[in-house]
Amino acid sequence: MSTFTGLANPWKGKGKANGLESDFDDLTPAITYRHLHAQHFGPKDPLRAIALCDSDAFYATCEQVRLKVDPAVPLVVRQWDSLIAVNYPARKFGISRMDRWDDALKKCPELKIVHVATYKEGDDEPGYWEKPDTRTHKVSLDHYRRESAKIYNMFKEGLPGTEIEKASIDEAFIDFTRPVREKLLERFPYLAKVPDDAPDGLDSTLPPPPPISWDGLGTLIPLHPARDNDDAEVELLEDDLLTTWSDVALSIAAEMMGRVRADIHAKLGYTLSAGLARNKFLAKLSASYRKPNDQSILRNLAIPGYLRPMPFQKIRFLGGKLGKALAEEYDVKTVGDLLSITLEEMQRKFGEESIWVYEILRGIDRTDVKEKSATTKSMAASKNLTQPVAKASEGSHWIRILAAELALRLNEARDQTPGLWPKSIVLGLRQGWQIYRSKQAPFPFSRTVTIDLIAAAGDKLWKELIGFDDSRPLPMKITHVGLSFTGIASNESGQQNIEGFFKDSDVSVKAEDRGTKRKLHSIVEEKHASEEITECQPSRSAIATHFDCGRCGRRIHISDDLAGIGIEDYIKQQALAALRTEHEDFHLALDLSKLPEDGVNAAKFRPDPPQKKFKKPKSKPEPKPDGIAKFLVKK
DNA sequence: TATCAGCCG
DNA sequence: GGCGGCTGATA
Repeated sequence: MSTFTGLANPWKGKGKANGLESDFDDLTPAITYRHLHAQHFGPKDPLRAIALCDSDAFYATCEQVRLKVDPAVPLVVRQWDSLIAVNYPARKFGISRMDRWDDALKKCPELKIVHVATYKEGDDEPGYWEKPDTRTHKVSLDHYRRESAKIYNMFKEGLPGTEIEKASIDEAFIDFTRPVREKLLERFPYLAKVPDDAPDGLDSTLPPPPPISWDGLGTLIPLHPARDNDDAEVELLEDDLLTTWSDVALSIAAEMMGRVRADIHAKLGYTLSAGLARNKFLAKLSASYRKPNDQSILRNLAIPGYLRPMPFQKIRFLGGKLGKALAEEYDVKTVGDLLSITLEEMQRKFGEESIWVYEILRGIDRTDVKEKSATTKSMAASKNLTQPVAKASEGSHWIRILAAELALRLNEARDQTPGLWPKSIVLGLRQGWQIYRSKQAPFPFSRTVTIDLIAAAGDKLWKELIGFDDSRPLPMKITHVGLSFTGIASNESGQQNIEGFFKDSDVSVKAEDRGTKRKLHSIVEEKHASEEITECQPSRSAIATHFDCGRCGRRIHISDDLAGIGIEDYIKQQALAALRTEHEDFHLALDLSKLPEDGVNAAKFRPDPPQKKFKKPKSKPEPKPDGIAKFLVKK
């Protein structure tokens, strides 16, 4: 709605420039003792210091490091016929990511070309092949994810007290506010206490800051970009006069940032570029000021000069449709061009949320750096098919390939965060341009995630969408197959029946307990199951030596030699927990063993009829014993 | 739950 | 500009 209610509008009158910085009126806030001593740092904290740190030509550097190639050698990463990464030496030859690999080679005959890792059906892990075939192989970015994790871990270890948000495979935001504050008080102890003669107590402004030596801390984004080098000295002088405690905060953050970057370079071989500023968006924008292997610092007073001439479509989230719409609506391209648009007008045209854009254009970004917990994440593997699937029975082939990747990645994620579990698995199929079919199903808990387990679940979905009947025509031409996990979370919350399982029995299991765990395996009796859909519930007793399975109704006991007195409680607990998981795995395998063999007896396997809202329980045939074995034993 | 739309590098 | 990947909105 566009009617103005008459309430005081905080934005009124800020639209039009009437003086140099009137669009940027928060660059030199008064900084008080209260700010310095605050325990919680809000988004408007004048001492906030944020960095965006990204890895230079990441995939290319990964290969350069892996192959121990001289970093000065021009190197590109190839994917099929195109390039997905170009290192800086190669860029000097005018090679860009858009080039085909053979064109790149023409530009630089010495170019080192590395094809991204791929794998085909049957491979347990991706490898680097001379000539991968797009018809049989799928690319894997796994190596890059692992290297990314190494860098992330070095951030975490090297920057205690910071908040770190991994923004993508090669980027992380780092909030230095807390450690910077500690360092400030350590370095300037006189700030610790409000002076007795301070006029407003805690709300008194801090004494003027000392001059800052920026030597070795990175590249300062200039206060006046248009000036030429002759004015450098003038600017330096000016800098000192205009220095604020915000700048001091940035300088300390830059110190820390520079140290980890050097450390990562020394230990892992990656060069990183960083931007430091008062918020995420400005940090991101500053990081690209000078690359590679440098860090740029954007002081508050440099914000207008840096932002005004910036094409706004370079700004995160304005690179797409919204940016284009803005550009077309007002026929402009820089941030400065947009500053004359009032908030009301923007909101009228682009909705309430465009206050976000309005603020971004003025260098304001209230978003927080938040460590992305493993939760609410998804994991996808997909493949475009140059030759569409011709027969229904070919589905398993691709599903297996994608399952291998998901298995690898989920297990790896579990090394870092034990207990991770995806709520559901999704199979997505695409035909040509747009038409999409997808099907998802809950992905039941299992201690061990194998390729077979995922492939079986994927096959089941495929069966429901397509069937495995080669004698019937395919319902559509399938040119894209994707398999993904969604709702990946650590199981510590929510799932009562397996809560604490990893803590009790898996992660913290000590070496000497593993023998005990082994033994448990043989104790599980696998007889038959009914069709109850309830889950296995623990029975409630002090130190239980058994549990009752809600699914099959059976009572499962730990072995007598473990159940007796004289065996420590925690051993019993572990034994029982392990037993329960074994049993759940057993049900799981049972469920999945009702799947078809690839292509065999295909005619029997039609797509399932459309799902009814309420499934009527019906008894299924007894699964064959070796159907279980297939999923438990095979690797 | 299925689909779509958008963004990123 | 294709490919692979991720997230959030919507009904």
